[in-house]
Amino acid sequence: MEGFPILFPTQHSSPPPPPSSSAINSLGYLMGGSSQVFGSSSSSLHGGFNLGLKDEINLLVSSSQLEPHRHLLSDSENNEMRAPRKKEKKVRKPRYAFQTRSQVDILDDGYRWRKYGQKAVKNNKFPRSYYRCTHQGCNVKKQVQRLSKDESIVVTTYEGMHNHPIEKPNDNFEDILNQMQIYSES
DNA sequence: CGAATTTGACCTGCGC
DNA sequence: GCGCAGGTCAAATTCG
Repeated sequence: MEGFPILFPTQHSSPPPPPSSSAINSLGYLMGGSSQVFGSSSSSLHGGFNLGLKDEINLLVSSSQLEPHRHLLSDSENNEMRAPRKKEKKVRKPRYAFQTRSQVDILDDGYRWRKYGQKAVKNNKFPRSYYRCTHQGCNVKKQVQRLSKDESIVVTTYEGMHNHPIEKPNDNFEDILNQMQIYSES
């Protein structure tokens, strides 16, 4: 695998996984309040995106999913070992990647994120940052990575869905657009 | 002083 | 089996 394994949602063989309609509701907020811009992606993804911004943003659905690992089951067992004690079934959550052109890495999507890691990525001179939603019980994660090929492009990958409202008031959308220029692919 | 970030260690999956 | 790459943890540090 090289670079970022994001694929376009053109899955012809396997049925598209039901994208939780709120997985990226944060972006829905970004899209100017049209809630179902990506939400209904289950269907709209296939035949082309129905973006509220006239397909100025590339929504990339990654079919390469990730493994659940051991999910921090350090509650009861005193074992500080991080060994996977249980054979949790492999529930792979789909990830949703967004490519945007932005000067800043951190796009304010209205949620509160806590950074929990940063790693250098192969074939990329920029590190990848890992964030987790700080809301209790909300297990949404996201990765932010800048392309070394075009350092003006930031790829944000969301994983999971928020189960709580946005913590910040719905500011003006244009303010955000000032920060990020939508990357329009040719 | 509490919350968020930094950063190196650690873990796991995968390819060779 | 080994090494690499990606992902996460957690102690230390910084920030508001």
